[in-house]
Amino acid sequence: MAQAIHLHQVSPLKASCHQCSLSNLCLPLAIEENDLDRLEDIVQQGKIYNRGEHIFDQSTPFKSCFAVKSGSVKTSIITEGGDEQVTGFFMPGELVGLDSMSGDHYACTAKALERTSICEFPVEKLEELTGKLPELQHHMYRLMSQEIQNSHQLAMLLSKNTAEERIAALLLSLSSRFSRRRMSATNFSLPMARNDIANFLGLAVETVSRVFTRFQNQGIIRARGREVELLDVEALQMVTREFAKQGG
Amino acid sequence: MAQAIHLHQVSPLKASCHQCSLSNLCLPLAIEENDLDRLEDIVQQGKIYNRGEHIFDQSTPFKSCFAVKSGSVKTSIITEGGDEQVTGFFMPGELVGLDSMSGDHYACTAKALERTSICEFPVEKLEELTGKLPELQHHMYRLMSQEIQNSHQLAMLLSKNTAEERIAALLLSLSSRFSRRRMSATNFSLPMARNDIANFLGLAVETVSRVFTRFQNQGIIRARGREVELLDVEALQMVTREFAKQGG
DNA sequence: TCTGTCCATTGACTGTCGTCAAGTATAGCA
DNA sequence: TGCTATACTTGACGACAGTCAATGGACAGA
Repeated sequence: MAQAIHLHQVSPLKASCHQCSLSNLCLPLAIEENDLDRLEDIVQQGKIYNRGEHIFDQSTPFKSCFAVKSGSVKTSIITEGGDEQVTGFFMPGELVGLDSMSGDHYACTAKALERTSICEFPVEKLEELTGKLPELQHHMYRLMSQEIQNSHQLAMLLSKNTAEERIAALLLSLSSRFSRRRMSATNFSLPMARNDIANFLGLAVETVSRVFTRFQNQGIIRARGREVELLDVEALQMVTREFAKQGG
Repeated sequence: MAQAIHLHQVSPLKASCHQCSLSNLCLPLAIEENDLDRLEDIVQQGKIYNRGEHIFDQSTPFKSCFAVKSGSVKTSIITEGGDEQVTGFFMPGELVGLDSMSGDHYACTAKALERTSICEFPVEKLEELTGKLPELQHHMYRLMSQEIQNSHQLAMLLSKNTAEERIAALLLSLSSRFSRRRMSATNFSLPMARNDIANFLGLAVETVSRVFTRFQNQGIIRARGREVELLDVEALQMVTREFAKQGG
């Protein structure tokens, strides 16, 4: 479902954040026209990555943060033992790499899940700019803080919720992120494999599969491969809160 | 084990970050003498909270971030269902509230686990200051990024590791945080109850208890109540990597 | 010293989910 | 079109940790 992208050349492309349909999601939020120009000066816009290509690699020198323009990205950490832990999925309008700003090297690996267009923000210049633009600085703080919250949410999901609850929560999260982009909230195609879902949610692939079919049998969703249709969103929301209702 | 604190009055107390033994852990890191003064201007220093007192409450208006000076703090989220999810423990030199910078309200509740001294940083002033001091801004980014990484680490622990591995990891984390403050790395007293540990690690209290005694029987630790002695740090490290060794 | 409360420990049993194993779709490619 | 590799699904079984329940200690107040 990766939308075809305008150009295959990078350098002269200054398509600008002004025109970008995501400018309200991504960095530029709450920035003056003038300031937007200055942001554009430092951004490398719309580089294309094919499915499976790495945007950056864990333990390589940290240089930039990246905004997803179209397509989708998976971030993961490789442990000493060699296994992967998926730490997040990033959709258009979302910023990748904020977890790497505390060191000299990237804290994770980012990989395109499909044909993906990416804008690059060199941190050195970005920090310089946020020092001059309080609005932008504030926005950066918000984004990073949001990332912390998301991660706490995830930790909570992992520590307290059943397989069904985790998967329901992920489906709803994806749904709302699709609808923010004015795409269907009930009819979409998962950018990631079952394996990635399982890894992200701390489950075995088999469990993910089983839950999908269980949901399907209950008439809550319809899933064929990566194509998903949410038939009963309320039921899904019920699932995520099931345990809460009992406890309260 | 909260160290007794200097004064019980707050306002005229300008003991200063210069004198603070934690200045290398907390915000001031990498700041010029001059700039430190400016930071001090905005900080409310060393307010005391007793055991169980709230530093801030979830859903109340967000105003400040807080640095722990002595003692310790627990942050937690209360879900709609009414149950608690512990999101972190904060020791001296660590900054609390970074996850709340993305909204108008605190994203969690922070509670003193013992008699605790806290420095308050009003965000409005803090943001103003970081706009002027690139070093400080950079440091803020680092802290927030580190918080994201920590949270990812936690998510990983919760999703992939056994009860023993989780608890070993927590003990080692506490150990290293104690030793950073030049306290014993092998002999300390847990600031939090078993319940909090269980909640934080996504386990039942009973499981935590069982693992503690198992470790004790194996001669890895010695624990009586909250007093803990790490007898065999290497063994603990082995435990945390056990699964990695098998996988790789 | 006694009593009540809170916290920690221990035991028995159950359930969810992981593992192992096999089988079936789907995608990429010659 | 067929081939192969990868992704996904389904089933059987076992283990780890949760739940329920009871006991044991620590501490505060009378």
